[in-house]
Amino acid sequence: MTQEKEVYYDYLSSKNIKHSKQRENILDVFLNAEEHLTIQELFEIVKKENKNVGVATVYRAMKIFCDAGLADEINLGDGNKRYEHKYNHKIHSHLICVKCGKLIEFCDERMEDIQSDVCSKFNFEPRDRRLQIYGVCEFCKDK
Amino acid sequence: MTQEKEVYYDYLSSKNIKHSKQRENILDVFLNAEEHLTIQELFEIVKKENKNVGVATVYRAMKIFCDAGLADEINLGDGNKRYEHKYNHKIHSHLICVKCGKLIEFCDERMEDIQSDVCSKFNFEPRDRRLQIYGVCEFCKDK
DNA sequence: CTATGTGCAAATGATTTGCAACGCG
DNA sequence: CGCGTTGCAAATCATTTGCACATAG
Repeated sequence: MTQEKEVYYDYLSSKNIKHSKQRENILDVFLNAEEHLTIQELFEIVKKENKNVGVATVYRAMKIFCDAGLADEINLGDGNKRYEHKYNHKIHSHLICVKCGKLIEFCDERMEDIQSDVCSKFNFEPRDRRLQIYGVCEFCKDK
Repeated sequence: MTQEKEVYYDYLSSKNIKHSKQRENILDVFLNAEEHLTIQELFEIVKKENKNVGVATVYRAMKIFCDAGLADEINLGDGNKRYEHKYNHKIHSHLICVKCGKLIEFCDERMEDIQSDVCSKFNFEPRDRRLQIYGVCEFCKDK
């Protein structure tokens, strides 16, 4: 069993939440997705395997996965919430192309220094962080 | 006349957009606001001075101000879009308290280095940047 | 058996749009 | 006068919620 599933089952028992086929389907689709999908996109994929699933269930499930620490909401500025994997992933940052919407992830260890400096300055206890750089990617630049 | 207004009038003429009393009211409220207001908040304030204004006009106006480079949308994660001043402001970052919603702005020059390094690595042309650090502020920590 | 989960449809809330009237230039 | 702008209400879109039924433990 994957570590993510372990985290999920632990979370379920710690919160007295029952298992369900639908939520399990949704989790599998989410965990196997390479990209950052919207609720609608997750819903379309899940529906292919299990025709009787409502969007509401996808909303409810993603909320649980976020609480469990497996997923994280991100907002790329196109007006749609998307979800990314959180468990066991380093905090990373995003380059977002404003022309084609392409997303590049990166990680720079200097961010940690900046965060700890500014947080101690303001006596702030950090929990999470997001960095997005908007611009034009190499392919769109040439056009 | 403030620099912001100059930018605004220049933008209007460059795009063949007419002046209007309502939009001018909205711009004044936006420019005088210390905090990052939502559309609804801007709307409430404008309505006090000019009873006959519709929300739609506020939406349309803020879109123009963003295009003109005077305003910027920000999303603090509470589900509400807010607007901040953009013209002549250094790119800054936000500490956001997840308990009380308080917003602290800061600016760290090391961000520029990180941005230029990662952008040259991916051949990416940066235009704008956002950094949000979520956590608990000094006042909420003690509770 | 009992509490929780589900699908559906209706409710909500934010934002957009169509339209006839209005007003800037 | 002519075209962009406005307020209003209706339309749209994402998300949430109430409820009767299904199901896990």
